[in-house]
Amino acid sequence: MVNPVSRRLDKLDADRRTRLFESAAEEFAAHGFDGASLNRILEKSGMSKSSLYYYFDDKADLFTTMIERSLAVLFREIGGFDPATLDTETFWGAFEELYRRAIAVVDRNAWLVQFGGMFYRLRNDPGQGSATGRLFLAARKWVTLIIERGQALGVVRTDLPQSLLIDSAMSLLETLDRWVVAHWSQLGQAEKDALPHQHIALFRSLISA
Amino acid sequence: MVNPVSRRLDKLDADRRTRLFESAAEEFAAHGFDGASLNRILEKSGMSKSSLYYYFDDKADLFTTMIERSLAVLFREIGGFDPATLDTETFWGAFEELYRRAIAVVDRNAWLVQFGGMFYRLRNDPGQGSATGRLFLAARKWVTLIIERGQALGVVRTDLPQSLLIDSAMSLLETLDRWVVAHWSQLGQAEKDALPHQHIALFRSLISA
Amino acid sequence: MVNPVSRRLDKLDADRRTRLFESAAEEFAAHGFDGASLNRILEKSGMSKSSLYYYFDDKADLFTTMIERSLAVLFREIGGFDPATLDTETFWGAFEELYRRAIAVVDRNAWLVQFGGMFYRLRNDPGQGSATGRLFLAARKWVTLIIERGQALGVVRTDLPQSLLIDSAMSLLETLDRWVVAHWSQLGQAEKDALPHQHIALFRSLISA
Amino acid sequence: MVNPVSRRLDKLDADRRTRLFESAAEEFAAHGFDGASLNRILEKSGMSKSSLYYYFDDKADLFTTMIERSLAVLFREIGGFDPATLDTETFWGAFEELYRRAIAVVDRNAWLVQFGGMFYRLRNDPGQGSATGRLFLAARKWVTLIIERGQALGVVRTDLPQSLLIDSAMSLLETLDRWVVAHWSQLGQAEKDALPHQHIALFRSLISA
DNA sequence: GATGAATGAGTTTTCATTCAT
DNA sequence: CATGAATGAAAACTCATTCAT
Repeated sequence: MVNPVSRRLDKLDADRRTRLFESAAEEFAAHGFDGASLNRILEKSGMSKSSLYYYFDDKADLFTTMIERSLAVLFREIGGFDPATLDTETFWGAFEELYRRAIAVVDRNAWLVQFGGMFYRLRNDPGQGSATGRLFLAARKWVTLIIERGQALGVVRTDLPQSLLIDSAMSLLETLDRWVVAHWSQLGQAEKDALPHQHIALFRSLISA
Repeated sequence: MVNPVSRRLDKLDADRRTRLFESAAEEFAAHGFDGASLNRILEKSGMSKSSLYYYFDDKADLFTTMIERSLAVLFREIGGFDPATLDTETFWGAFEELYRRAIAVVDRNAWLVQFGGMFYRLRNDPGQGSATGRLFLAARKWVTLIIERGQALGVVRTDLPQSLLIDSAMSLLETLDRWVVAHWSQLGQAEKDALPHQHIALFRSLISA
Repeated sequence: MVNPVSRRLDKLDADRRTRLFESAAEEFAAHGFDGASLNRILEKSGMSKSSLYYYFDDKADLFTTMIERSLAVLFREIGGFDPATLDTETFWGAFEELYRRAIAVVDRNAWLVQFGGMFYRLRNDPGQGSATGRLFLAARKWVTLIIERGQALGVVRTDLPQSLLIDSAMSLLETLDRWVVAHWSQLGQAEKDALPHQHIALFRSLISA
Repeated sequence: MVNPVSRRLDKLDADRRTRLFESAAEEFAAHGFDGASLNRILEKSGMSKSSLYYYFDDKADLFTTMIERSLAVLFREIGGFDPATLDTETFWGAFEELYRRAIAVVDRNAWLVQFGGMFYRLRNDPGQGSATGRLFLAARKWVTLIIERGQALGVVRTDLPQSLLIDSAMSLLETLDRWVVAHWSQLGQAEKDALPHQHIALFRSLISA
């Protein structure tokens, strides 16, 4: 699909598209990219195999399209976030606010919940082709910018190899994401409200100077 | 295999067993449990498919057996470690020492390096049957004991839901493991010597009170 | 399409028709009838699948239509050629002249170059339905007429089973066609001018009495 | 399959192997390499898909293996033939003798009859991978040697581009092969006996000086 | 003890064709 | 006239597992 702006996919009946995305997100989150079965996705969604290939080039195209759409929704709804604008005073608070908005968005968009599970799988699945690989690197780049900004401001630790610090930070973010998904339904309102502060506190413990 | 104590596997020629384990560790670490191909493992190791099924019940049995043996080797070589014996003074130092010994062991047992990659995959691979599931729970139990002991001693934080703390801790341990595997060959001796202190410092930042 | 005289195809915009024919000729010549992919043809030509099925009954109809039009163009441009008018003196010279004109025509009609590749595939591709089969038989009939005329004049050999002689003749014509297509761009003008004489000399060696 | 000498295939029950080879030869001869369907071959032969992949790497391996075995049988049974030993007196006679022996061999090995159809398809099927491509080039090389030897002896024409002469010769050989396959069952003994002389005469007409 | 051999069910992807609008 | 959309059937290939010897 050369032109990512106007796609056949956009004309697909919204209900069918939702059913497909939900089935696919579930499958990808559960088994990763390589392990996911198109057959299972199609069975769950009720779509025919050839229809899927009418809307997507291949399995990888389905996967990356979903990731990209997820990210687009998140960024659009959460709003921009430029690490360069952070200063010493606002550094940690900004993340707490960001986290708060992210939770609000996901709360309104049911299927985005699977997003984390899909996304972090990118690291583990080899042979995923360059498309998904580049996607993961983009996210890593983003975390890197934040950490470097924090280090420049003197609020993020500098006593460790940078790659280790970044890997650890991403890994913690993934864990927080998974934890929220796994426990969301059992959380009371008070607990939900406490999440941003608690989780960013943990993040801060890990990487602050 | 009902009785895990006396197994056919123990009578298998040591060389062939090693070749099999090395091939399998490589494959499992690279593709995860579900993604790993028995055919590829057998091709690499030169063992026949029917022989494998003589020694193991199935793919899952091969996998869990390897994990168990890895853990057994690690525990035997590293020596016992009973969380109950820790006190406030020795708490963090004990981990640093443990880490130091673990590195020494792995340094002497080449194929154990793949172990981490295999082990942490357990969390992600569903449909692995209860065998691998139980294994991962056992490791989680172990981390839980340590954290609870630390909390009882007042050196580990108590401001977060325990499951979140445990998940985060395990996730960080995984990251440390992966990082070492990925960077080991490029590290100088001085850097290697600094690892235990650096990594346990990071761990401490995350969970200390 | 029952009536081959007035066809929807004739009302198709000339540019679109040319683009379709060029794409199809390329595909058919490259992969044969069975191996050719309608999807690829449509992708190259930019035509929609349903449009194609508006103008043609099916894949075979597209193929035979193109062959028929190619032949029509060739015959019209080259001019009539009635074997019955040949006599002993003019027999071989007539072919040389025919060959000369054929080359001139093809030189002016780029996409006809693919024609040979498409046409001779007819022999090899079974399951093409009777349409393509009849087409090939028509061409064979034409060669038969020529050979029988030559035999009647005493200039063509009669020492072999006729079917063998005809098959061999057609096979050589195919080879000459392929050779020209394959080497055309590397030939100098002098070599091009020598082609008719050389090739007809070879043809003559094969079948002359 | 690394070692072409001792193969699993050699241990396959002779009946099943024959059934497979016959089905495959029929399919390949009828549809060419690309057009042939493994499913159809398996259906005809009664073999399971996974069994086929136990004995062969892939479709191409099945095809090239059959070609190679055919050639091996032919060469073994027909006996060596070294172009360098030919001289002016024996040149054409040698081919006649060769042809005679080839017919005798094929007459005793039923399924080899399909061989020609399979082999000459090599030229037409693109994307056949290097394996089949190399095979065809080897055959072409062999014809080239013969023609060059004939030219050196002064018995083969030199008035045409060599590539054209070789292509024409191979093409005629293919036609002779096809013709024999197509007409064999309708030929009386006298006609069969006349074949070598007739066919080599035709070959001689084409390329002799 | 050991293994060669066989298989059904699974994988992703492409095909020519049809139909409603 | 024109086409977007949908599909069942088929393609090549891999899987973990079993069984007879």
